[in-house]
Amino acid sequence: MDQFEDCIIFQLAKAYQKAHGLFKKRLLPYGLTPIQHLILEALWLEDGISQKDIGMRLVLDRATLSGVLDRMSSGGWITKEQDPEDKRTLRICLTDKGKDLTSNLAGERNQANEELLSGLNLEEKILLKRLLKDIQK
Amino acid sequence: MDQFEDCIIFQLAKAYQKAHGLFKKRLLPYGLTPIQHLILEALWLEDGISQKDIGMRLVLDRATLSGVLDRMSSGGWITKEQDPEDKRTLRICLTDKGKDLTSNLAGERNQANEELLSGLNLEEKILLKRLLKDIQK
DNA sequence: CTTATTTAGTTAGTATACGAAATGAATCAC
DNA sequence: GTGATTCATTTCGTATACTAACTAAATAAG
Repeated sequence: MDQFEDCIIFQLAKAYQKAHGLFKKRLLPYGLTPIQHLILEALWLEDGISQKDIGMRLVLDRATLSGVLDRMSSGGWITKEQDPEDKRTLRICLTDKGKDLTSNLAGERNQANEELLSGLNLEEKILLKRLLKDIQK
Repeated sequence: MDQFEDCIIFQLAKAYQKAHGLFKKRLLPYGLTPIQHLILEALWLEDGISQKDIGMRLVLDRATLSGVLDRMSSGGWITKEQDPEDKRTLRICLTDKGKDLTSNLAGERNQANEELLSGLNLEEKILLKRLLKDIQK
């Protein structure tokens, strides 16, 4: 029946498609995309890190990140400040708007994960996480 | 250390990112993208199916598919033919160029999958496939 | 010191992805 | 049979994603 049943690449793509959609829908009321949320979370943990650091932590291409941060800056979530020590580097800082949502948004990602994994038991969740990480090596 | 260690959505995104990259690199010599390859494969199995059918089989948005098929048509892989029975429907047909690569490309997807899963044993591969499909339900 | 290289970030180009609105064709309701 | 609805596809707008080429700043080599 399904020609791509055994294609992990395809199944991975479609599982991601669903996960991304769930997360996206949940963030819609906040005016944030999934990636923008992840960037905010990284900044909540460590404000003022460089664009390159964000890219390394979230495994994002610098060209991709450049555009995303532009939109986040326009949206008033962050500011870009030149590092006085190294003028090539931009330090990304949260605005008040970016800081304020911490409490509201902190659980949204977890809830999206739980929604995605609602059909799996604890053992399966742990297993899936391990297998996904193994693949990335 | 890693803030998103336990976020399956993130791990899924990054596993997909890697899988897509591997597949993409492997297809580069043919001038095809991963999605274009999947569409060709669907047509090898059943030539002349409608755009809507392709969308359902590959779980692709109609707006996305419209653009992809345009590029594949420009690239000479397929033609779009109006269904005489229902003028709303486009039947997507392989060109000779699209048919010719069947033997060459048939194994590329499997090899990309094997490359992606090289660190997993057979049991783990089967498990991962099942978990990814469970998530999509 | 000056040239060469590396590094951080931007820009341009292309390819998914998807929501929403639009178009044209088919079909349903009555 | 005509008006309303549904259906297949396109178009527009926006947001990742990545390659390659570019700029400007820092650093290494001589």
